[in-house]
Amino acid sequence: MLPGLGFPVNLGRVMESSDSNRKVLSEIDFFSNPTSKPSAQEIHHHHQDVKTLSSNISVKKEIPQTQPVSRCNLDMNNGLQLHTGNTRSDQSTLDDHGVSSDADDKRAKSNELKQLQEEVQRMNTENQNLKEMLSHMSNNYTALQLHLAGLIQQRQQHNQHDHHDLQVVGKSEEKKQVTARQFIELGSGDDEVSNSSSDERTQSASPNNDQSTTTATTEATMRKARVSVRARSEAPMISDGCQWRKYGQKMAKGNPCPRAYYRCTMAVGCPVRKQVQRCAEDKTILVTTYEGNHNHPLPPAAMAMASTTSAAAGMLLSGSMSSPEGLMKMNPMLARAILNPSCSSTMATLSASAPFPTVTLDLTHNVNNDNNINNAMLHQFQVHRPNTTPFHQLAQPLYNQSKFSGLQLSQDRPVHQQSSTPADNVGDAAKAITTDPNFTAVLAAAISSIIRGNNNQNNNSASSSNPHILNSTSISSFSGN
DNA sequence: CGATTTTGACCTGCGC
DNA sequence: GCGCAGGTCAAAATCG
Repeated sequence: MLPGLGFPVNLGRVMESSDSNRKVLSEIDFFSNPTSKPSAQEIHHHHQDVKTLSSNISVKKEIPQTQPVSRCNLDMNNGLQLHTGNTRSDQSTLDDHGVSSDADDKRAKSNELKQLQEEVQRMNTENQNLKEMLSHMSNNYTALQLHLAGLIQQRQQHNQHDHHDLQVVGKSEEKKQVTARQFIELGSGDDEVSNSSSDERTQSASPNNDQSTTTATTEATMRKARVSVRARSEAPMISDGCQWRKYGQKMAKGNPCPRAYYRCTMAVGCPVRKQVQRCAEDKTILVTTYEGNHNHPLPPAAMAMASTTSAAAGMLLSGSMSSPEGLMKMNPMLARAILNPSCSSTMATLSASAPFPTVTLDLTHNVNNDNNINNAMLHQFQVHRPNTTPFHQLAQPLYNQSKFSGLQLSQDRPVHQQSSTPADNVGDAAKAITTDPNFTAVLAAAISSIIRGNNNQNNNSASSSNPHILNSTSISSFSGN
């Protein structure tokens, strides 16, 4: 069950005995207070409890040996006291008894102290084991998350392939109509929808009935579809779990802030690129636009963002967006963001007037609705404690795991090097994920971690970072206006 | 010394 | 055809 732990602890049995755990915990607290001295009876109970617990972890042999000796000594003392009390004066009896019982008492207490130290040591060991088990479970959970995201991506690619097959049959005109319908049905399209320049450019450049050319065209079109994420960050770039290399920087028209161009360097030939630019209206808002699909396994931290952006791009270009059901199946998080009336105007926006079809996820709003996704994200932003490790850093060991084993969930690995903070962070993310079976919370956790990480970096030098939300524009101005 | 960033040149598409 | 803007390339500079 736990080959990665590397020690023969039967934690399952320990966990079955919840009463024992409770007692042990309370006793740990009890002994942590040096000012309150335990009575012999309490110590005895403690020993019994520890014996019960330690019998599960194969270190029980010392306790049964030492404990009876201690009790035997006490019985002998009592016998002596009775016997000498009949033959000596009260005073001498008191003196003798005082000296002998003192020594015995000291011995007994010394033994007990020794035992207690051993117990504490054992408990520390077990505590460590439990921590490692928790880390292991977090690890497994993240691996499962990775697997799930991979399946979603596969499904999305399958849908794209189906759509591509339709094109091969010779329905390029139909595709044009579908693409236009996507925007219209989502209520974000305007009159320019049917003139979406990127689609038309792509369409005009691709001859029909040529599968290879059409495939390339589809991929090119996929790469044209973009997902823009607006987030409040003072860092020059949000770290999203991927490795990026800057390959250019340009001054864009209408924005005094330069636009930086990055490409993914996690795999040779990965087509994913992103642009990072500060919002002209509010320079505290960082706009990151993703383009393309990764051609390699992703670390969990990058999975959340990548699956969402990839799904968004896929939805933009496949027929799945023509129905809310299809949208919901493809990516519930985006579906809700786009279809939910309480969110659509503030969180996720489709831009048809831009040269490229773009979904904008706006994470800079504050909405007083506990049920909407945006608020869930804001909760992630605001509630989590500061000074935590950036998500991309804590995910690094997991990335290494996925790097070596791909989606092999059985590839266990010791996690001794993990500090408590990353483990807690993973736990926070896991907790966020488990509150919602879809990727809403995944994205929220990932992005909040990203922002926290960057804000923390900034806070090291300037603590003025304020994660609270201001108003912002809802349409991406990033990809082509 | 290899990886990354910087930055000017170059390419491409589009509007006039 | 020309100019503009977005995007990319690649040599030089910088960094760890």
